[in-house]
Amino acid sequence: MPVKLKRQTRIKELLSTYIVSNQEDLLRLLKKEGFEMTQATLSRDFAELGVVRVFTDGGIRYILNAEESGKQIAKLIGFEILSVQHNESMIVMRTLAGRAQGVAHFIDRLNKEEIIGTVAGDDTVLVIPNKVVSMQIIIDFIKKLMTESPQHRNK
Amino acid sequence: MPVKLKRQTRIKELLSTYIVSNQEDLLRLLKKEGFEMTQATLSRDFAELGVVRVFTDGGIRYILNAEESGKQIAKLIGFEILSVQHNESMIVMRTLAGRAQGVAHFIDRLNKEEIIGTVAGDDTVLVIPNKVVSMQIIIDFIKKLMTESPQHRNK
DNA sequence: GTATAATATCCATATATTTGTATAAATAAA
DNA sequence: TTTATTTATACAAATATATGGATATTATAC
Repeated sequence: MPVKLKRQTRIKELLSTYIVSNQEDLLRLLKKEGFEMTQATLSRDFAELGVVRVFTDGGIRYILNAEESGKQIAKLIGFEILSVQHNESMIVMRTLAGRAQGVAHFIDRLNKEEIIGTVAGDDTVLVIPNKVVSMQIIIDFIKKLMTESPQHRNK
Repeated sequence: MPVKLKRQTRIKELLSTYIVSNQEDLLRLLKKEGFEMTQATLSRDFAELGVVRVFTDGGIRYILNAEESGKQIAKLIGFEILSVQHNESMIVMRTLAGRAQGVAHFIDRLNKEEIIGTVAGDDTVLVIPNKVVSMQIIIDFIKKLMTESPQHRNK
């Protein structure tokens, strides 16, 4: 159990439970819980987790940004995709057993205009492009999902 | 793009496309594609990916084992869970925005006897235990998902 | 069983990641 | 603005991971 993962898991929990408006406060909390770390590390954790500063009526608040952390999920989802093939009219992805629904749901949520729908079985997902020329765009995107590296600072 | 990830991605693809009955054959294929590696590395990759040897009517074949790689997915799913809370009768998980359905689906597929059902919104999943005493078992399990480390050799 | 082939692992090394310190850069307050 | 506060980053050290060579272990064939 890498300490980094435990720490980041706890950070996500704390952010979803408490109102955090600066790194020092959260740092104090984490230290009190036994995490040995500095502000520099917390800053890096925020970047990796996709934590953003938002201005609410109650002042500044740090929250997990869906779009940012979505990038991370994308990489995780890619792990579940085994192959992509296609014919003249549609794309077929093979996934780990039982994961087609989960992968398809993720794809659906992207609301990509090139994709008009998906159908998922147990380990197979059909992806229907809006037009033939969109096919390559979609395939490139999926291949990227498959090979993108996890936990990677976006500078 | 860590070479390891690219390589393992390609291994998954190849295994789902071709019949592979020994490591040397696959090794040759991978080397031909430009991966610089040895059998030792391939052996370790198989272990990490959850690749297993099965006896088919056509002889031995290496395939991705759903149960084994399921352990990996579990760790990936854990990333999407932000917190777990409960009252007297049910458990509530918060997830990253838009990921509740995906997480719930994963939980459903586990067919745990302690869980009689889940209901998911956008970022919230209700988990209904079969009895009150199951609650702690379920919570412990979910917490484990949340902190379990990714990519970790199971010796 | 024994021989052969295939795979896993020990050890050493190369490579990459994580982190703290110090400080620069950015943001908010005055 | 100018100052104070907060956050991000360059650099270096520590830590962890990945990998090849050699070989032990395991599985298959005989």
